[in-house]
Amino acid sequence: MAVREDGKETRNRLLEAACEVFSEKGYHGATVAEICSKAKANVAAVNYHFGDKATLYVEAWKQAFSKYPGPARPDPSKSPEEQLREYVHSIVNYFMDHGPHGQFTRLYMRELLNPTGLIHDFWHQLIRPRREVLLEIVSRIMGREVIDEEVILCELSIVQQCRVLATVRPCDLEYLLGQPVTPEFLDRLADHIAQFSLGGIKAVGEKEAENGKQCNRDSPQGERAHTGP
Amino acid sequence: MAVREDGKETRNRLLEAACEVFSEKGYHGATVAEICSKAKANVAAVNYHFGDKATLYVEAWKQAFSKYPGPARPDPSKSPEEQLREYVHSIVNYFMDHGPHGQFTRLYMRELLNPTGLIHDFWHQLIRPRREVLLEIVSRIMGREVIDEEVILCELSIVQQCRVLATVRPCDLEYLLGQPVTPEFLDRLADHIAQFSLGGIKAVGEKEAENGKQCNRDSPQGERAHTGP
Amino acid sequence: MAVREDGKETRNRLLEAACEVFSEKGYHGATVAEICSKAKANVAAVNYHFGDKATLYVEAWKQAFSKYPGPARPDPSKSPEEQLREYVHSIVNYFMDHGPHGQFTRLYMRELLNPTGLIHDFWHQLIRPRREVLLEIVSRIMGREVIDEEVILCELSIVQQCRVLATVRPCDLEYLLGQPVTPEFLDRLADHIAQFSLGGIKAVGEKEAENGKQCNRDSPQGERAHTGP
Amino acid sequence: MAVREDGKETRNRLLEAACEVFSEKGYHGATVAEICSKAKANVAAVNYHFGDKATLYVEAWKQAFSKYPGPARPDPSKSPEEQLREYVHSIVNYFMDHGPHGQFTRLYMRELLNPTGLIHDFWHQLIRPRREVLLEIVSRIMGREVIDEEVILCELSIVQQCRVLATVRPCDLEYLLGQPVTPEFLDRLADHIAQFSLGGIKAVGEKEAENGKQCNRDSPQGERAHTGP
DNA sequence: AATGAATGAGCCTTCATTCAT
DNA sequence: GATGAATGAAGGCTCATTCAT
Repeated sequence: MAVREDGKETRNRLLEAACEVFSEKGYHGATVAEICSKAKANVAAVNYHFGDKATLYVEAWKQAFSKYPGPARPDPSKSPEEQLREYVHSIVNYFMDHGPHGQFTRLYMRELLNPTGLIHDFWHQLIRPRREVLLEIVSRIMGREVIDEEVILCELSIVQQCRVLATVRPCDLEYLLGQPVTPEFLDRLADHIAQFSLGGIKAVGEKEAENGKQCNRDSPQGERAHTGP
Repeated sequence: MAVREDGKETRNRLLEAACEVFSEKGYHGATVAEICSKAKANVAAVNYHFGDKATLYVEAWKQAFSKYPGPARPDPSKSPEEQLREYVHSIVNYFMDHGPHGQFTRLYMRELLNPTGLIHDFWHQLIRPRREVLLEIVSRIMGREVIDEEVILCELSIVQQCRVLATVRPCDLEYLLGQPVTPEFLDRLADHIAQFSLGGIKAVGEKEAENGKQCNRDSPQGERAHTGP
Repeated sequence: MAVREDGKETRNRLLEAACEVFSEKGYHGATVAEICSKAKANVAAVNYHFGDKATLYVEAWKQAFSKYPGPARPDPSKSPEEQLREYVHSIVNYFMDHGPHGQFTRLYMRELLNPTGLIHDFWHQLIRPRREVLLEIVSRIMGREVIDEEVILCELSIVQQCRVLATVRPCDLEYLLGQPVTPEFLDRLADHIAQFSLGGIKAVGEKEAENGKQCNRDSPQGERAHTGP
Repeated sequence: MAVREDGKETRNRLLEAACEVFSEKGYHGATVAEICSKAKANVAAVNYHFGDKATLYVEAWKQAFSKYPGPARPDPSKSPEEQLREYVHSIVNYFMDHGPHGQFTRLYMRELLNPTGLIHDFWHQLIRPRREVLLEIVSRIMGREVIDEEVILCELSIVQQCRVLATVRPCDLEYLLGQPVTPEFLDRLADHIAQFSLGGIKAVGEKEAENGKQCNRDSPQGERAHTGP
């Protein structure tokens, strides 16, 4: 579209390329040369526009985040259980997504798994709202406050399950599962996670009656836990 | 102390140092120089004893594995539910362990998250028995075969939850949780995972009545999984 | 003189230096550092301009070849015998030449004697036209086709004699000969090779009378030559 | 045979291995490690027994020479022409020989083509007697003194032709010739060289009448050699 | 007498960065 | 504003040699 390179053009191409390469190979695995090459720019372009590789990385993060639509907002007309199901499906899909969701998700996971320490400040700004949605859903299902440790742990359990796709390579996953990772399978996986998590949440919510009856969900154990060992 | 040692001495120090550094920084992040320095050996020592960095890596793996006691064996006198609880506790502890359990676990996670491709053969030998224990427990709780897709997915969900400690740095975790990661907390975390998972397993086992009433747990849909090609 | 040159400047200096060093010490004997130093460039310059040592070697070959005027074309107005004489003289001179002829010749001999395998493709393109001239001359003298085994062997015998200067170091040659290797001597040497070879060619051409009388040398095949194209 | 290693055993194995490896790969191409490994000795063995690689090289030379039967002695009952033919055949065969002839010949050629400068003294002791036989034959054919420049040059021409097998790799030779290098071919090659050389010698012998009549062979220009500056 | 262990110098290569235009 | 050229630090590896037993 832009016939005229107004100087921001190259910069943007660099950011775009950086997002791609960093999300694929991580900070250390990516090379400035590859990014520049993909952006059809000179090797010196990174230093010219961003000063150094580290700064480019941070800017790429911001760029990826700015294009990131954010996690799926739950449909208020549905039950929290259904909201959870939909949320998990969206998360699972993000890992395979080719659009802005996928890019940011992979960048985020890369940083999580191999922290560079460069994001730090930005990280903390992101992490809270990113979790808000799911925390909210879980808190509703459990009938607890979002700051409740058990709510937080449940959220962690759910997120962590979804991350399996960023933790295990598809080929390893296929070996583990004994079946190919198809879109259909991903659907079943998401269903599984949702259902498993729903069961988990409820079990945790009813903990007090731990070995007792399981349908007693309005139990008054709001008392926040952890009288544990 | 002797300048000319047993010969296996230096080799072992190298292996030990390699385990440490590789498990901390991963294959690419580690440098031969650092490993040698930590082992108080010359840079050429790696070449002398192992040929190259890649071989050292593989040997470090084997070394770490040889010292790895293996996953906790469940106590057969206890209920599967209790077995699960104990298993999760042991896994969670491994991630923080300073002994052989921890080292191997971290090395394993590094390779899982950033595969080098150097382990490949060894990997497949390990992965199966490593999962066996948990698969067995889950299969007993669910009353299904260990090759059942749902059993496998449940096992994955559980393992994945435990991996949170290898996925999220303690400092990030503390930020997420709003509390320090103490041994006591780890205990609570393990309890949570066990309970959450127990609930998850049961919910999945009752899946049939999926969107219906949730207490209908004796449904006979056990045959479903993947006996497919 | 400028610190920031045309860019092709350094590249050319590197090529030039590479030609020199490679032709003096061969591929393995030469070091990137020496070449760079001779080209007054940084060690990394080779990587920047050529990627690696092997590519530099190939490029140096091409460079040397591009400056190589090619073997002397025979003067069609002269008899093949005279053409041979002139051809041998030119070849002999090439080995001592300080210009492009000499450099390429030495590079060529180095590769012939200690093949790197890096030239392969290029080699086959070169070797044929390089031999064509001499094969043609010999074929005319013998009155045979250029693909005749005897023509080929004669050509080999001639070339091989000329190579003495690349096979034996001047100082060793002087020891062998009991005299210094002067330009005048080289002239006599070339004369000798030409004459010797002419005799050789004729003898081979008359082979049929092989074990017969040896003085029958005024056989009328003196005329035989040059019925060739 | 030697059940007891009297210390010379290892040394001899080293020498043997050194001869092999040096003759195959040359001084720089050979590594101490490979030689020791082939001799089933420790890496330090070379330094222990010989001090360093260079000394081992020299000793290997002497060893190879000591086992070298020397060039074929001509059969005095035959004509010099026939002697030449037989001599050339033997030389050609040496290059392909697996016995002591071949080993020494290849070692000799390696040093000739890529002089290390380590042999120097020894070289000069060898070179003279090595040439004597052929010089003698040529001198007889030409009816000149062995110190005659033309005799020397003819000898050089002959030897140089034989060296083609050490100069050009078999695979390259096959490409040049358009046929495989079989034992039968080597025989034809030797025949060719002998015949070619015989013709060459005669032509040079008659040089005087260069452009004149060709049978005048007893011309008195025998004194000509080394009048060079 | 002999050896396994260890060493250091040197090589090629990679890569982020800087420089001069 | 942007770039091609150039650089230096660092990494992995090879290899002859030395050391201590």
